[in-house]
Amino acid sequence: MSRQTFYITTAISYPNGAPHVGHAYEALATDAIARFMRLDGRDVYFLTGTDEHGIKMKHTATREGLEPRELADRNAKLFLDMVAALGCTNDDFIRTTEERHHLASKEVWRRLEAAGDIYKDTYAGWYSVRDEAYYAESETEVREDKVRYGPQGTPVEWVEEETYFFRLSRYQEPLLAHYAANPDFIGPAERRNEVVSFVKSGLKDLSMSRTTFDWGIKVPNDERHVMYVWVDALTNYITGVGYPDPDAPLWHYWPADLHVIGKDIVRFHAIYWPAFLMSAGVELPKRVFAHGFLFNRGEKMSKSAGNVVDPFDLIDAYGRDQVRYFFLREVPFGQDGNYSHEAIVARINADLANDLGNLAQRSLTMIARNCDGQTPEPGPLDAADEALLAQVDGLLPACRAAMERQQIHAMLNDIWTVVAAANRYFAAAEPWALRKTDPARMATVLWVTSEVLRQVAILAAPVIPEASARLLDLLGVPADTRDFAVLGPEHRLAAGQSLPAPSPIFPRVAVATD
RNA sequence: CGCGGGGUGGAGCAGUCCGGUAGCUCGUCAGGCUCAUAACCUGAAGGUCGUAGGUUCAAAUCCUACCCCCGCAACCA
Repeated sequence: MSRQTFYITTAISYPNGAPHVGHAYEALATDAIARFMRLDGRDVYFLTGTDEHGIKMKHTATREGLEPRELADRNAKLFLDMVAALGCTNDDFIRTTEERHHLASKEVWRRLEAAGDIYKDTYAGWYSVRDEAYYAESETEVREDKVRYGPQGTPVEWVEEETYFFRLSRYQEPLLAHYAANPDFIGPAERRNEVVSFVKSGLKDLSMSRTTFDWGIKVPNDERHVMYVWVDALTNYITGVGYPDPDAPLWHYWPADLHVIGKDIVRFHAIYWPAFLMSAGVELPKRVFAHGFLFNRGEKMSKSAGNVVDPFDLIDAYGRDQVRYFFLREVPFGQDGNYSHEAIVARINADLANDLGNLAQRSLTMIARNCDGQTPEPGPLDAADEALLAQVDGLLPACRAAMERQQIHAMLNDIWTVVAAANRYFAAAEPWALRKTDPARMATVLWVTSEVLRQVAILAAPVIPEASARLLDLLGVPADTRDFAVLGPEHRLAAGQSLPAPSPIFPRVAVATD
């Protein structure tokens, strides 16, 4: 029996600097989705990595007195470390400088060429080194200093360069047809609209090679040229599963189910990438989803403003699960969001420590003291019990619906709604009073609460994996019954399990003066 | 006239498409409870929804004008 596969990727990061919280955000969101699908029974393959070619790497390396390869090695390590520090469960970490990737990229190029979509021509125009872009003369202006500037205010120079072009124009209609036939190809919807209107406005052929530097993948049969970085970068998604070998053990994962990317690179993933694949005769990924950007107290993070947040610092300060939870709960996935010390402390204390952590602690403490340290034996269930259990049983379909659309925040919102209901239930049932008046009823209340905690812990595991595991340990749930298959009324918490002494799963963060 | 997003109780947001008791989280205040991580439960205060006009029986929501903030340029997801 083969399970349904789920291939998910992050965009690969450009390692000409250290990773910042934006990279971390994408990685941990993608990881949460990967974990969710894995717990839901899918055969998941999760790829992330680094995009190491291009002129900016060359420039940065030169500035630091390094070879590009040395810079790439040094910084790729930082990204690899970050992914590990976040607790990501990626199956592989691809680097575009690897041999396997050069082979795959060259094969893609040959396929595009064989399809008649590559031609050589001379590109002449005003080029901005800083923008890495050509501009029409009408877009440029000569200022008082006699220097010609492009539309972004950067100096441009006249360049005539022999380059290979890709017949992107040929794919305008096929792309529009694909968007129409696959309305879920691009998410969220705002992004799809942008892409569709951009494509409708007309696609020009794409310059696909450079001769002005050599830090890249050589064009087959013309080694004076290196491939345009995006050709190379996008190909990583198929390199990662064994392209071009049709017998590669991982190739059955293609087409990818989901490319998670930043909103700034939607165009490359939703236009160029499917066009390349159409030309190369490779199936298209099923969905591209663009997340938003994070702001530091409403301001864009930038090195020059000095407000860049280091993901390692964040994890050290608040904890891995806490950081994961904060970003995934606080920021609607797909929209821009805000980070601040106050906001993360508020989330950790209110949601994790008070609502969930304390609910676990108060119920488990009662069990430890009044039920011989064993999972309580429930008696007959009353209406309040049934209502709460029905609510938690309803979470799985709700969470699936949310995650189908990458609405991670909505899933967490749903889960915590049940946590809040459980706290109300617990307060209303007053098990501490029942201890003396009706111990059997107390046991039932504690059992119902534990059962809710069990399901909540399993459902929240994609976002807070470590705390979830600790909570399930405290509940005496065996390690092999912690996936979504054991949610719902058919798999209730077993009574009579010996439990370890309870200990808090989420400490409160002292509201320290930063 | 460059493009786009936004201005709603102290803070952060939803509601605006398909006009009709202004909702949520945090914070504040009061009460409850005492199982628990100064936690949990209940209740209250607090907003003429950027400004000025207009349409309408009725506008946060539709129309017009204007003001302000933030992205779209650089390091950068």
